[in-house]
Amino acid sequence: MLIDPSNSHCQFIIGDSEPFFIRLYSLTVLLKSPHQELEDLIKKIKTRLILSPEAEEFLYSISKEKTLRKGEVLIRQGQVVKNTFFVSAGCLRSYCTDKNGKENTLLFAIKDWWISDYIAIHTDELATLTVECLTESKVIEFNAKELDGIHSLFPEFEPYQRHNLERHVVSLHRRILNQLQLSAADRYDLFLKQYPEIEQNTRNFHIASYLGITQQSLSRIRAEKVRK
Amino acid sequence: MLIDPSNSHCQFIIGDSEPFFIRLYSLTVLLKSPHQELEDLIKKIKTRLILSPEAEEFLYSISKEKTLRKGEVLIRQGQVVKNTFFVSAGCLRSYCTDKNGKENTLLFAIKDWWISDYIAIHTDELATLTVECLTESKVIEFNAKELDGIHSLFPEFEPYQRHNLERHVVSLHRRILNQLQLSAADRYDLFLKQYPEIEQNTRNFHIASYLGITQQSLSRIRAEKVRK
DNA sequence: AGGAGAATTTACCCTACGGTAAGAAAGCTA
DNA sequence: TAGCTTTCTTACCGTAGGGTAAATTCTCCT
Repeated sequence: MLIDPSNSHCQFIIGDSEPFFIRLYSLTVLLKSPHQELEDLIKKIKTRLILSPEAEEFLYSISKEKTLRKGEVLIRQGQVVKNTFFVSAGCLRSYCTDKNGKENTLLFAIKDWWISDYIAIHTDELATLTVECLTESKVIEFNAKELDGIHSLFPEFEPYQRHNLERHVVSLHRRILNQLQLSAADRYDLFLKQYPEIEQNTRNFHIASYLGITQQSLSRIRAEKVRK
Repeated sequence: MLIDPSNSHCQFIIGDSEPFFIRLYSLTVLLKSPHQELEDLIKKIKTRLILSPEAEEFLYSISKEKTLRKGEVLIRQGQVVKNTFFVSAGCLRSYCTDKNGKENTLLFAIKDWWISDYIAIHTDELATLTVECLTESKVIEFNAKELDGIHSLFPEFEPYQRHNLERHVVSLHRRILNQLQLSAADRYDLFLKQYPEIEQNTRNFHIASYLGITQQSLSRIRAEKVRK
């Protein structure tokens, strides 16, 4: 099921959140403005380009901050995809369930990463991926088409976005090469080194499905590491 | 060894080419202008954006057409990478040789594709990849930094390039998912379906190293297909 | 056309990883 | 804290794909 808008950050601010939330977020969060997460994102963008007040206003107008609880699904395989998400806190993953029911993780996303189903968005097809929330998280939701419009409205975003895409391409090239040339154990070691924060927030079977092995194999690899 | 500039298309036009070439290209090619390949590329670009005469002139000024023979190496793992290549004809591949000497193919490139070592270019490191020519080919060579400058000089290229990058990201996402969820035999079938032209121009061990299996395994898969 | 070198196939056995299943541990929820 | 659920581990054996090597076929070069 797609996320219920009543779970948005705004409602939390006016006191309509549920008890589990109180345990998780400190008072400093409670005092934040309703657009705290977007303000942080804008601050980050500003380190890379000069942002006109109009562009900033545009970002406010098309975004919506959401607080998600563990297990919530933002995009579901087979359904229509409209949104793309910037992660302000927490951890999410996108995965594809194959005909045998096996889940294959394409991507994890933590603070400052974007996540969506780019295959679906770019090709205008139904979702091939499911995007789910692995820990309590905060995201900023954008309608992908509206967000894309930022490039024609405010061309200063073009080089910024091009750079982001290039970086993403490089990381995908590296991932493919690693998959081709490293053993499962080596891929796991590299994963731990590259993404220690992700390892903290995921279950082992998530990592296994990212590395392309079964949960049991990963368990064996972990046991072997301890032995040494 | 990096390609010798004396192999450029220009020299061929003035009659300084070698006999193998005569066999491969028909008279229509012989009559083409020294910038025929770039003209074709520009024609393609023009279907997607309005190109000012200045931008067109810029492309002419930074490019160089080259005719390559089979086996020529454009980028060599461990060396400095400066160039990026647009393929006008033929077939090339980029691969990475690991510590065991096994070659792992990242990408094939045929007509209208670009090829280079984007990891090296984007991160300013030495080449992790080798780019080699699999059949007699024609490429247009660009200095990657100069080509990148086109975006600030002629911002009309931005949406075009963004679209190309997005499409590439989508194909990489698909590749990763296929690698995770399909058997070697299924990946081979998909490869044949997706890239019949590439199969024509490559050796089986090239394809095996792209699929992530050994040449022998691919041979077994092929034998199995014939049996059915 | 003929011969050298390269690529492919096949056969042999080996190994890394998969599948099932059962037990242990860890997390939630009440 | 108790009890339920989920995750992790371990053991068993099965299997896809790997490694070596030899035989065969293909390619290219002269």
